Amino acid sequence: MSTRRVRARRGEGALLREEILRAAEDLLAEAGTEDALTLRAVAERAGVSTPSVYLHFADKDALVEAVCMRVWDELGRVFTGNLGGDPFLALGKCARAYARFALDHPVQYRVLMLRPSAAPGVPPAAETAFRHMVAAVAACVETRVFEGDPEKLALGLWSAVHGCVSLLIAQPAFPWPRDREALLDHIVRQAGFGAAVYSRLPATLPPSKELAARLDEFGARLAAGADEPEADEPGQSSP
Amino acid sequence: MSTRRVRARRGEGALLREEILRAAEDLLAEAGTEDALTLRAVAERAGVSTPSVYLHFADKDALVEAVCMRVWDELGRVFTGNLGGDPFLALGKCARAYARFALDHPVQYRVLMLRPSAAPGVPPAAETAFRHMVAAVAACVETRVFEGDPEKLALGLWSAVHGCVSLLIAQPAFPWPRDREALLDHIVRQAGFGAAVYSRLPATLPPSKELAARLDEFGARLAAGADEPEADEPGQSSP
DNA sequence: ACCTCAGATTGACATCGTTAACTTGACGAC
DNA sequence: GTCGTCAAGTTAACGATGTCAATCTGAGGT
Repeated sequence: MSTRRVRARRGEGALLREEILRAAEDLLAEAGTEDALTLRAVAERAGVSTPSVYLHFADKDALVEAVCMRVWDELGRVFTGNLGGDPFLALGKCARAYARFALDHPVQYRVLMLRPSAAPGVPPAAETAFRHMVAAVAACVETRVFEGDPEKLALGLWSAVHGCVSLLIAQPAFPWPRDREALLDHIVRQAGFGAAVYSRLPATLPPSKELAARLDEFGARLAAGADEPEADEPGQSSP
Repeated sequence: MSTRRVRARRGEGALLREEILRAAEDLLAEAGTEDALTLRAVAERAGVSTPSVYLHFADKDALVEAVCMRVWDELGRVFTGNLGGDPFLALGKCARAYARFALDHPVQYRVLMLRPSAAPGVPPAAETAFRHMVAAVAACVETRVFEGDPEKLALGLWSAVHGCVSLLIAQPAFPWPRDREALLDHIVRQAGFGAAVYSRLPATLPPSKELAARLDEFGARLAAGADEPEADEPGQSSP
């Protein structure tokens, strides 16, 4: 056991909760593996005996869940920090920032998303983060670059980005393309364009070859009139 | 301990390996939680003492990895069973079948995809399954409904579908739309259309409002000439 | 000075993965 | 037939983990 913690004053027992959470977060970040998140290790790092954790968390799952709340908070800030400007471009920035956060904090992201969440309801922080996603999409609906239910569209975009980063994190042995940044760029653009054209296509499409011809024609027409960019992020002018 | 297993004949010790794998798979499927996949439980179910597992698997991870191989095999068959016909439609069928498999076998899918894969290389069964995905996409490139690198496009589609099902599985408490089938339909179409238009769009796009107008025009033109479907699955005539 | 009870600890239990040492019994050699 | 060998399998144990019951401790009100 490291340095013994001084006992909290009466009525301030909740201070320990904060220290335990900190210890858990640090442990997770430093070890790089969720296996290192042990009640004993957390307690020792907090300078406290193991069962003391139970004074502030019902069980280990509750502690992990509390850590997740923090991650949700950070994830929410990822969105708020990338809004503003053209909605379509802003959405792209948000998506890329989300992916970067996940890849920069793989352990936290895994614990947050790739774990059987025992909690019954949706944590408020998660709700907030998702609301931000939906809002970013709704702004695109407002400018009519997207059409349809913002929630559904957001789920589609979230699925794409989350799917990519979660595969990158959980299956690192997979023969991924060298350039992760380029891959994510691809994913974000593919998903964004999908959301843009989704609702504009009829339910019944022509067979592949005819569809291909029409898409070609569409691309040519779209490219023909696109030469006045307002991109504030050169080289990445779309989601 | 249940019924003791009769000892294998000399040179046929590998039979136990098969039985242990079966036991592990059954345990996983019946319990519905990976926590139930205990060496002791597996051994008991195989009618054998716990350390006997180590005669055929280096450690627990090796056993889990072996179970995963089986799941990859099944996942590979999901693709081969849904090919043929129009490539774009076939791809949609594959994606839907993939999602159905994942949602029908959530525990297996979680163990397969949402777990830190300890294995250094890519298992052949996984390689095969991914090759099937790429092949289905490559067929769409051949009919020119898609353009570009089939691997990258496949990764985009895979990300979208995997992302959705993995979120559904790992975050069941989230307020998902009632109709899962409809949600998946949305995801698959959004991702498929994204792949279709992805490479046809220029790197620099006009601002949202102008882009919206052009997309509208595109949709109108596409819909105007679409009335001769060759859908073999009424109501779901596109990826 | 004393009592009280929030704050924290001690010691233990069951279960898990894993290892070392031991036993069993089928099969080839003589 | 019997006998030795070695694959096949078991017993017993260790350390680590999550968890709980019982206990201690000491700050703060009376």
